[in-house]
Amino acid sequence: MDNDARKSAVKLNDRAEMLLRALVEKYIKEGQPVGSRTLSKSIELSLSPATIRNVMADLEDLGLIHAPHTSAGRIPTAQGYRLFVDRLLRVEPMESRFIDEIEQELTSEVDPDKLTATASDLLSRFTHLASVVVMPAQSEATLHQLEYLPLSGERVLVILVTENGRVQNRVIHTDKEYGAAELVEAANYFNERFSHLPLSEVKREIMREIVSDREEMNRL
DNA sequence: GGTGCTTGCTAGATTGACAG
DNA sequence: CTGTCAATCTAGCAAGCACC
Repeated sequence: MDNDARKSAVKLNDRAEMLLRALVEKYIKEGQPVGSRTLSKSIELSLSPATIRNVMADLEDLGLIHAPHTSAGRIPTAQGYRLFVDRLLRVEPMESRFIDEIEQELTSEVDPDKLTATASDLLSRFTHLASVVVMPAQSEATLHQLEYLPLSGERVLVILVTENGRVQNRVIHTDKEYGAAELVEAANYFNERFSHLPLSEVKREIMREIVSDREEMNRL
């Protein structure tokens, strides 16, 4: 069982679950630590603040909430949010017309940048909230091709293309001026060695080669 | 005189501890 | 489980001070 699953399997009685749900919902709504007195006024069960504090202490022991400072209320931890989403959140099924619309708009877009913008727009439209959509981290992407283009002076434009279609440009400063032929040769070597490898692995391989070359030079 | 910063005071909210 | 109490913290406000 992984860590999240273990945390999500925490045993809570009905009252503790109800208090945790009320606290998370209150915190999401107001963005401020929630105290026992506030909770006692807002939830349907007539519990005194002292009783709520005892339950909150238990929830804190379980790592589901914590107090940012001594006299503040409590706020949910990442584990508290996880449990809230897995077990306490009531989600209405999405209407089929919305599902159709999402499928239609997302499957018709192939440009990664436009796809991101479309996904963000759809999410914002359906939830009536601000939304942020991000692409997977580049270290998880796979290298398709690398190109070097000589610029004026000792500068080179590096164009990196990943297999998911993302293109990144960087200008690097070199210690001397390189000709176009040298750069093509370098790019060919790089693509031959590292094409179709994850960027994180490319980085690891390069670092390993640098260390290996340094040791070889020292030995010589 | 106007503005911005610091300091001190007060009210309100929260906590843990304890007695019933 | 509840009510109470002392301690603690934050926010808001006013006063004092320095600077322009």
